[in-house]
Amino acid sequence: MKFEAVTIKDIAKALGLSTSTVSRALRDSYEISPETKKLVLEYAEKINYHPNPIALSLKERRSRSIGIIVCEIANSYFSQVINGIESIAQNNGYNVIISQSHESAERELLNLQYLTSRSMDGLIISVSTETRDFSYFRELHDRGMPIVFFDRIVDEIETHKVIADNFKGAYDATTHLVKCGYKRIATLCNTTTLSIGKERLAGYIAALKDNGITPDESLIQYCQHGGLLAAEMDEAMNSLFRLRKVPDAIFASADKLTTGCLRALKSRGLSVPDDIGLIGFSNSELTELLEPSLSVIKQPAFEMGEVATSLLLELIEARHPVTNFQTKVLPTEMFIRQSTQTKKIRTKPVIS
Amino acid sequence: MKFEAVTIKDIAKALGLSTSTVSRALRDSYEISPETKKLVLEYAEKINYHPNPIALSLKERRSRSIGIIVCEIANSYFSQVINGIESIAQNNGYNVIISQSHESAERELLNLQYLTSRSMDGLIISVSTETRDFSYFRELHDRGMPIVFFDRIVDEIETHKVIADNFKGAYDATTHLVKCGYKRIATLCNTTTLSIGKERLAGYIAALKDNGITPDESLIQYCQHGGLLAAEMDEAMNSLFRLRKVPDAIFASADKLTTGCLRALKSRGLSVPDDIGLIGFSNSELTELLEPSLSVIKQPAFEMGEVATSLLLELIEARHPVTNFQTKVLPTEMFIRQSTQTKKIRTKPVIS
DNA sequence: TATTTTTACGCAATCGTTCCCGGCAACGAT
DNA sequence: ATCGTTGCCGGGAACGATTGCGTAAAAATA
Repeated sequence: MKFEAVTIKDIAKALGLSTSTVSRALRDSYEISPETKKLVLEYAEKINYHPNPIALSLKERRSRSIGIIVCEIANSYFSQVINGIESIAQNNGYNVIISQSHESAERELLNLQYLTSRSMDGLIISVSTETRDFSYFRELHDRGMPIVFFDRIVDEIETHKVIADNFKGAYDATTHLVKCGYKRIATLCNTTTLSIGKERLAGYIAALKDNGITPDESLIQYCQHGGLLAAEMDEAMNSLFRLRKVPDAIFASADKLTTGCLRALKSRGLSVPDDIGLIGFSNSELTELLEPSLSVIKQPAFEMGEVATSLLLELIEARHPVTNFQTKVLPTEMFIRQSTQTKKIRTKPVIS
Repeated sequence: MKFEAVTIKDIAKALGLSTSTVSRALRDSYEISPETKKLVLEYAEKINYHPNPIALSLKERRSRSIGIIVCEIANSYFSQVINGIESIAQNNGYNVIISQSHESAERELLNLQYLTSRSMDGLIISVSTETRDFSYFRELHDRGMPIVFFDRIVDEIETHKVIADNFKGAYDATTHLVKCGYKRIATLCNTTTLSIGKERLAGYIAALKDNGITPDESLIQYCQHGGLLAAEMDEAMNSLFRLRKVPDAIFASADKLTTGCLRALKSRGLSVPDDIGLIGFSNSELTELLEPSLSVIKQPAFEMGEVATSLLLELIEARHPVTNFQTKVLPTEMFIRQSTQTKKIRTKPVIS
């Protein structure tokens, strides 16, 4: 089944002109007489002509499209970022192609190859948890492909980056738990191969230290797939509750980890916030409707998408190679709700 | 900033062959000697050659890509459908381009034009609430573009369609509310210009009638934007609670309406399920963690994406124009949780 | 040895568009 | 009358890949 579109040739033939003349008339070239222009424009309008972007891409080696790679669009944070990206892209006449890695390095590479082969003018990327080898990103970047990383950034590659203030977000959350009287504060975090994993863990540790608490390695649980797999979540929670001294609060450092953690705590029959406090990074709009309503650290997702896109467009439209790259850090916001507001007075750690 | 890729010409020049020979060697043509093939393949591998899909699209007028238009990827239902689409598409060597209408007919049209001009081989579409004019869809379809509608389908256009059993889902939900003892059951629904709006409303009405309850027009509230706008949600809820006889249960017929309704009820200080019962369509994974946990009708979203894609691929790969179109109806599933399980015995309608 | 067949490759058109050249009128200046 | 300008437009190459057709050399046949 084919689908035939109107081309510049059809116009040329119908009007007894050459394709060059039609092309120029459509682009409003000074070389074409007003009458001819009028003729062409009106006829083009009439037969509903639209230039073929594929032919243009081939000719111009650009597509006025930008590619996005995220792990999951089902994640509220990422869908909000994408909306931010779209808003800026559209205002500037760019289209957006979305692809998902599902936290698989292999799929990420395939998406990357697809997007570049489709002549994307630039890429906005948040890397997958699995990715260890950044050579393909580097190669692309070295060969001049404009790339902006956001959220999960790649330190080794020098380009524009956009992140939330992960350290401060984690620091604030942890400090808040301490202030609420929790004593044994555990954390669920991404692998530290991920920038967000590293930074949020650092914030957690710093907050503990600043409050005179010695970080305990056994209270730090890493989730390779960021909570995407139920199994690793169970595994992490089991490890925490097998401890002689179980935690009395948890700081979860990513969207899926936060809600996954609540689910796990509930299924263990634990009462949040009285048996255990919970706070975490989350951009879900439902957290305030949860039982209990969740205290969360929220990232300025939409804004991050906007900023990333503005930076990318700067790169794309730069006349000279850009060497002066920047990393924009946007503030997080803390929402305090029930999940950390225990009335129980905690003097000693709870012993299981 | 440009990004140069390896072309077939580079290989031809380097090996002292013509581009035709290289092309044929790469496609393993019988016309090329084994030695030459080996030479070409090895060199292509070495310099990491990948055929330019844009050039191919231009030549072949197909792109091995399928386009998706949904209203919001942030909606769990749609992101699950997209995952289903991706899984089948990838297995068949197709790529997927996602675009969002944000419930705007204008954006939907722009996306449609973009996707077709990008030589999509086929489209999978769930129309926006705003869309009244289907002429563009029809034109595209008449001109041979393979299209599969899902969820919000267009009755007037004859092509493959995939839907959940909306009537039965709504019927079951409403019947469940009746069985739980609720007497004045209201509904929050999409506009009936939308197929899902129509079918779910019909299911609600049929269930009431079958249980000896006369449907009350004032208990039916329509949301033009499917709950995307907070204002229309407020408006609908105000209308319901301004009634002399306020409802004692609500059936919400879409994802955003369901969670939005819960939010509205809570902000009014009403207790669910005791002051008012709530059940609704939702595919969010968080509904069971909400306060109260929500009774929901769940659609087989992933599967719907799979089925829609299989049907689309059939259309795309058909040798002759297809005229025998089908509408697949997949069953919904009901999950009964706290939001409908009141202990209060209801004999008379609650009077405000 | 002469002729036919096969093998293995190149040429050129094509997809839709842009853009560098070049051409041909008409006109004013010399 | 001739020359240079200007205005307006067409021819054709290019972007990267495929493919029908043509053809030289080698192989097979008469």
